[in-house]
This record gives sequence, structure tokens and C-alpha cells, in this order.
Amino acid sequence: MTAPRLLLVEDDPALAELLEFRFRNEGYQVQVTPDGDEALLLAAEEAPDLVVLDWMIEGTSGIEVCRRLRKGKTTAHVPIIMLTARGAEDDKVRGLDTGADDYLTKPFSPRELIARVNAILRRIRPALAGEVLTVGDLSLDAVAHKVTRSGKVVALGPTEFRLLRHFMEHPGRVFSRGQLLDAVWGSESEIELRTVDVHIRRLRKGIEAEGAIDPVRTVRSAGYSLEAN
Amino acid sequence: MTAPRLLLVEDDPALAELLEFRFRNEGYQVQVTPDGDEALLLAAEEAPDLVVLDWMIEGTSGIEVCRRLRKGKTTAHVPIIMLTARGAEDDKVRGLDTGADDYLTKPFSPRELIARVNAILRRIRPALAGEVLTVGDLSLDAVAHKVTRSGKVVALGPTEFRLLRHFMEHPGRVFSRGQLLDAVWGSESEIELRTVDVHIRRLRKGIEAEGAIDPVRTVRSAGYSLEAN
DNA sequence: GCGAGTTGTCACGCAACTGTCACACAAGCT
DNA sequence: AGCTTGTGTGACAGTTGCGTGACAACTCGC
Repeated sequence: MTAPRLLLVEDDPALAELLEFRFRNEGYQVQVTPDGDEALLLAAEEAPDLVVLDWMIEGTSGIEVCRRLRKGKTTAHVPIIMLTARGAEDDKVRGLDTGADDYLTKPFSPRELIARVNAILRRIRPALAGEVLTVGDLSLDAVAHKVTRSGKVVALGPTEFRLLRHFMEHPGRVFSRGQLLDAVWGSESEIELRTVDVHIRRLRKGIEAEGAIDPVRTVRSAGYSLEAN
Repeated sequence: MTAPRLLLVEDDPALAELLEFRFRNEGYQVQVTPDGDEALLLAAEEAPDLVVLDWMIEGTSGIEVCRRLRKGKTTAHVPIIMLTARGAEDDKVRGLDTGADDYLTKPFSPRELIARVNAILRRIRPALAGEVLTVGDLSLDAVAHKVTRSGKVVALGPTEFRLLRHFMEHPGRVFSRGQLLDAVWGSESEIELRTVDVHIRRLRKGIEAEGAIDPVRTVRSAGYSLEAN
């Protein structure tokens, strides 16, 4: 995982260029296309972290793109911000109906769009908003894909990394094994509940440090949590 | 499991999936169905903590589902949020008439729905809404699964935790042993009434503090209660 | 194709928890 | 006081839940 990937679907070249520039400036990795069909292709290739979607675009209409994104397995949960023409109230209706997360009516200030994109990413996936998560003596940089404990770099496997990231996105909170499977493995996974134990153990082993207490707390008959202190 | 259980009745697949994902993210345990009859079955099986109900659904209509939920013994007080089409004023009236607790007109932002669900849950069952319960010098954080007395963390077994949570959700109220068994152990459990005594004792032992009086009150020939002071 | 790293599962053992009992004790009644 | 009824308590056997090491299958870069 690197910079958050953003897919911008906008057919006004001037606006597209402006937004692309601004988002790149914000540290996003941006893909731009004026065309709905191409947008779907790009999204299918590799699911972006967020989609900014103009209502009136060439090829497949914005609403249809929205609907198909929701149907795609890998893109079903990707947040979508719709851009609609001013006063097109019906668009709002259908936009949210088909699962857009937020919408902006033109004209809007680029700043506001960026603010909303940041807000949504922070809410959905704090680690993607370019933040370095810190809990106690642990810190996790999702962009650099690096974890340190008390400044020392720690090596973790991919799964342990995602597991730790999820814990650090919700410090102190207790998650059941089922919730962890949903969040870290994906809700479709058919994995033994007890497998979580094993990865918890590997995570513990990975981040253990001399003279420091284990920040991963076992809550009997409930699950696990990452302790803030 | 401590996650609040939510039943979502929505026949638009895209919206349903979006909402399911959002609520999962908020820590809810979600069941989804597009069908009114199935919704009733699911609710009858195990009563959810809250129902989000679309007005226009397959099978039995939303309003009918609402009415039947209110008739069901176990589902009578389950809060219901109705989703209605825009401007369908009559629906609002009838929705509230039949006992919906709140309604949202489409389009709505997922954020707003989540806010209302949280608000209602806070009212009905504070411990489920990520709230920290406080009674006297005791405080209980259901999400972090932590209990403190006068700021000091207290260790409790799973059953004692649930027992205390139940008391703190209804401070001052006296519960018979039978009621406690229903609420804490589950209505199906076939457990000796006197076993409650033992767990009350373990709870007392767990939360006892130097120079502080025991907040668990024994009401002879009636049951137990947690005293507010 | 090969080796290092990663992943999911299992079986075993231990520690914590649970439900029950018997008996001691307290509270109300006549 | 005596009696009756209801509650506190310590002990205990059975159960549950979790940690752990081992292992085969798998992935991926080379």
C-alpha cells in the first residue's frame, strides 16, 4: 500500500486537470478518465481507494457506473463521491439510492471536495489518509508500510500488518474473532475462527520488546484489543 | 457477543450492501434481507437490537412488518427506523402511527442514518452505543470491555461483566434471580436460581474497594440491585 | 523450478471460569 | 427463644477458552 489511489471520472478537461493537480498536491495517486466505461475498466483492474464521479459523463452514465462499482466484488465498498449539476435534485435521490457516499453540487470549490475526500478516507481507513498511526510506543506508517516499536523497525507478515493496522485504527476497542475476520480477511472469507488466535500470536511475537508489556490484550470470551498505553 | 445486532430490511442491493458495510464498520452485527417475510422470521428467531426498515420492499410491506414486529412478544420494543420515499408524507404519518421510532426520507446520507441509529441506541441501550456507563464510582466501557472503580481498573470474569453491565444499564432497579438469568444468561438457560447468588458474590468480590461500601444491594425475597450512590 | 517466507489448521495442555452443593449465617415471624 | 425462610460463603469437579508448537500447502521473487 502506498499513497491513496483516487479515480477521478470527469469529462470537463479544465476541471479534470485542476482537480488532478490539486489531489496530486495532496499526496494522492490519481487516475483520470472522462469516460464511464474506461472508469469501470480501471477500477476493475485495481480497486481504487476512492472514486470521484461526475454525473454527466461520456459512455456509461455516472449513475450506472456507480451501480456497477457497487456490484463488483472488489469495488463494492469503495467510497464514491458524486458531482452533480446544480439543482438536479433528482440526481441526488438516485445518486444516494445507488450507493454514493456523498455528493457535491457544481459549482464547488476544489478545497471543499478535497476536504470531503479526506474526511471520508479518514473515516473509512485512517491509515490511508496519509497519517502515521500511533498507539503507545507503536507507530504504523501505512504509506511506507512500516511499523516501529519505540523507534525500532519491526518486521511483520502481510496479514499481521493488516491486523495491527486494524487494531491501531480502533485502539482500545475489543473485536471478536468474527469481526477481525471480516475486517482483516474480508467478509467473504471462510476461515476458521481459531486461526485468528494464531495470527494474534504471530503479531505478538513480531512486536514483542524487551521489558515492555504486550499491548495486545486477550478478553476472554470476547476477543482481542490493542491497549492504548 | 457484545456488538449490537441490527436487522436491515432493504431491497435495493446496492444500498443494502453499502449500509451493511458502513454499519459493520461501526461495529454492528448486521443481518440483511430484501424480503419482509424473511425479516419477520429472522427477527422472531432472535430479536435484534434495532431494525432499519425500507417502506417499499418485497413480500409483506414495510408497514405490515412494522406492525407485526410490534405484536411479537420478543420484538415489541425493538426500535424501528423507517426509510421512506421522498415526499411520501402519508407514509410518515402511518409509519409513526404503527410504531416506528424514527424515519428518514430518501435520499439520505449513510452518515445521517448511522447517526440516528446511534442516537436511538444510546437512548435504549447505552452500553451498546459505545457509551461509557457510570454509576457512582463505577464506570464500564462496553466497547473496550473495561471496568474501573474510582479510576482503578477492575478484573471481572465474563459472566460478572455481563451481570454488572446489566445492572449499570438499569441502576437502582431491583431484579429477581429469574430476571437476571433471562437477561444475563439468556432466556433458554436452565440454571439453578441460586447460582445467581454465587455470581453476585463474585461480582462483589471483584469490585470491592478499601473503605468503600458495597454498591450491590440485596433485597430480601426480591432480588438484587445496584445502588446509584 | 527452487528456496524462503507466509498461511491456515490441528492437537495438546494449561489456566480460568462455571455451576452446584453443603453448611453457616442473618432476618423475619409467633 | 425457637422456628422458618432466605442469603453468604468456601470448596470442588467439570467445562470452556486460549496459547503454543508443529506441519503441510501455498505464494512469490529469483
